[in-house]
Amino acid sequence: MDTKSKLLSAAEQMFDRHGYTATGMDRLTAAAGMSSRTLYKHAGSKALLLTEVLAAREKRFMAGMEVTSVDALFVAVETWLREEGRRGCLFLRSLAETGGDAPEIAGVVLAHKAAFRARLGEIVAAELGPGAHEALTEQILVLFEGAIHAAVYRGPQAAASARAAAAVLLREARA
Amino acid sequence: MDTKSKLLSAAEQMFDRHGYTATGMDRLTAAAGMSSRTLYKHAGSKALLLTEVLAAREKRFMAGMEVTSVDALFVAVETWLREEGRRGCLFLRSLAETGGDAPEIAGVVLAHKAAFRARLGEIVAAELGPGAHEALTEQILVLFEGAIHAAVYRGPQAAASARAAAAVLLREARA
DNA sequence: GTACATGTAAAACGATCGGTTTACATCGCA
DNA sequence: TGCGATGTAAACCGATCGTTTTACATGTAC
Repeated sequence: MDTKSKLLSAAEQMFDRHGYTATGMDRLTAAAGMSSRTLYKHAGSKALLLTEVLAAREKRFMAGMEVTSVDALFVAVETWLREEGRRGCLFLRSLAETGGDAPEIAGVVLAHKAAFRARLGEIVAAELGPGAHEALTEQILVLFEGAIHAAVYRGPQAAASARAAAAVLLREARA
Repeated sequence: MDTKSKLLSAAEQMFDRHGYTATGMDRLTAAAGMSSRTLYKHAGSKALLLTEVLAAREKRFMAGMEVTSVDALFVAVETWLREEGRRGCLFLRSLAETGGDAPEIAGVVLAHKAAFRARLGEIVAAELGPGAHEALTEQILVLFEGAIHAAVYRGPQAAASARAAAAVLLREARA
């Protein structure tokens, strides 16, 4: 594994487990197994490192969500929760930790959420056919965020609850 | 307002807006309008201050959720979001920022979530009559967390979406 | 009238913060 | 052979961290 990806995966793990602000650069260099000089050459700054971590995570997450039905989406969410942990949404946590200041970070986070919502809209449209499904998409988005965050204390089966609820909503929408 | 409650409300605002770790004690004393000596006499430490802030917030939040129907619950959630802001759940954020270490904080957070889930179980039972409604309670819990967190980027009307979805689930459960 | 509780202002504690710098090693490639 | 890119190790920068301390001002109650 090359230096850059070693850095990104170590940083993602540290930020996710201990939080962005609480993770010092010394612990980052130790976890990544490199000198601070090398780290700064690759990342530029701590804030830029976070944006790169989030960009890589978004790519991996969205790849896992390449599904064609709402039901499969929540199965994918449960898999993600089991494999990537249940510490809440790293994007929203990053936004909250920086207080919404730090425009680079806020930009990455909000862009990711917008992209996911667009993806969700496509999935819903694929199931229900063309037409406006704004309200239903919004409800499933709420179920998605709920699965991610309830999983922190209820476990990955929160995604199964969301999946069952979404099935009811879809059946209702088709009727 | 006496010293202690002045401290607690200032600290809650600072922790909520800028995050726990990112808020220094100097900014806390400035916001609370008191010397660091007085602050430490009342709070003991930064971590203990957070637990007191969370305890006070839980009391206020649970008071706002004293409702007798799921529908009224989500109305109350929307009101909370409009009045208290949409920066995500301060309890889950505190847990994430401390990485789950700091047992005093993790304890307060998990106790709050357990208490709210119990409350939710009562509300559901009041609507559907006695009997086991575990699965439905779990689904509405997911909608609740989803409303809180989707509101960060979709606005307080995320609670209205959750409300509409919950109505469908309840109608289905009664049928 | 003096003891006590409650407060302020400000200096100081050692530790750690994000970030830079200096000095030196190793490697592939011309 | 030599040069540039890439890396390490570690000292160093000023600032800030959470916390304690010293010194002093109140008001209130025995």
